[in-house]
Amino acid sequence: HICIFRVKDLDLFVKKRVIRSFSLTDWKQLSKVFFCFCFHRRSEEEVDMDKVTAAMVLTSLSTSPLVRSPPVRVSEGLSGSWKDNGSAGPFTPSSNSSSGGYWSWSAPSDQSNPSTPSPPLSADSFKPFRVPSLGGVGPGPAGPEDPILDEQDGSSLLFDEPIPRKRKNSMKVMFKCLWKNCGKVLSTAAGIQRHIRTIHLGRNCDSDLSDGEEDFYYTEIKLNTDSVADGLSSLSPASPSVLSPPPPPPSPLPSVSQLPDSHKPTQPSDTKEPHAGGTTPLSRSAPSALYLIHTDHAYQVMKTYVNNNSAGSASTSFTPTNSSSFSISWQSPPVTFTGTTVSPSKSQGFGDQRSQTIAVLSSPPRATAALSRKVRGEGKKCRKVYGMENRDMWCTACRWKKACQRFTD
DNA sequence: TATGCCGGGGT
DNA sequence: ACCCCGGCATA
Repeated sequence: HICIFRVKDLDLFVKKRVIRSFSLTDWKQLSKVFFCFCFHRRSEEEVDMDKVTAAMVLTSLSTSPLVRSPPVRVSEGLSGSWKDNGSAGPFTPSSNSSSGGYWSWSAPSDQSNPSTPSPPLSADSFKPFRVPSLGGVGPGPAGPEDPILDEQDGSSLLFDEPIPRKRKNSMKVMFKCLWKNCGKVLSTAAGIQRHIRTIHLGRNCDSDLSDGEEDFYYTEIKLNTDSVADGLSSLSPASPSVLSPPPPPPSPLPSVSQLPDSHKPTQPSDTKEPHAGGTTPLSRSAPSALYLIHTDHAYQVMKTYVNNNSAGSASTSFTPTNSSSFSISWQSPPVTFTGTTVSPSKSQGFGDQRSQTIAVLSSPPRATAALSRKVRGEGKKCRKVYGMENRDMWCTACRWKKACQRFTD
């Protein structure tokens, strides 16, 4: 669980033993009023956070808006020298911030003016702010200051129990064009929209009006500004396995009339595209495997897969509901979406619907050859060998009209 | 038309 | 899991 709450509430939680232990990572973008803790219950014999120690941590944190990595290990730092030797420990008080160690911070000049307001929150009403089951990137109301979780190693976490994702030191939200062989990364949504609108959609460049179609062609990415080069290199179009799945065979754009109006694109995109090959930009930018996407792009993925599967007699169904789940599936070839989102009623107070996180699980793009029905085996099968009159001699698969198991090709 | 077998339904 | 079959693709 990853939760955000006020420091003073954490004290309450510790006292009430809501929290057995906790760890914290470098949530330096959080204000001093709120801290994000990754905590988890552990077995009895494992390290148990001492209440006093926790209070000391809280005391330190309450004056520290900035926590630098690597974070302190509780077992070493708190129960160790700091606790026993007084101030000579990993926690460097703000009045002695130059003494080094794991922690350092600069006391804010205006502590009476926290940047983050304090909503009512108490131990009794304590609820996790967010529980990203897949390490989900679920932007909350905090906007850019929202903690961003990524795939970094868990070595800097306080406990050895891995926590899937943690926040990086300095993450920056960028916007990446999903147009194949483009991969342009811009820092603003407006910028990437303009890029897509003018470069790829061929629309009037002097108009900033958008019908929203650009949303389908870019995605948010998180870059560590400490290693932007790494992030960019890994996101370059030269990594087709990650961002440029193999294009599907040419296929007409399927009808999306089954889709509800609210999920329709403004208009079919490939009818005005200059690109050869007959593939649509969406299909060429088809993501694969597991995605965490925002509702902004949910339809992009769906539309993509509808496109990809248009070669078959696709009977597409998309069943959005007002509840907390949706599913999309079609018959040929077999691909199934499942996804969940948080309904507005269940995420009250946590931002608008556009910023909610959706997990989409899909099958990976199939090879072109696999798109067509498997070619019938050439060799003789049970039916041919034994004849209809000796059907009992057939292998079971043949009897069941399945692929012959006895005479495989 | 015969054959192979996928997808799906029934028990 | 086992069994059956409609229906499609192909030889």
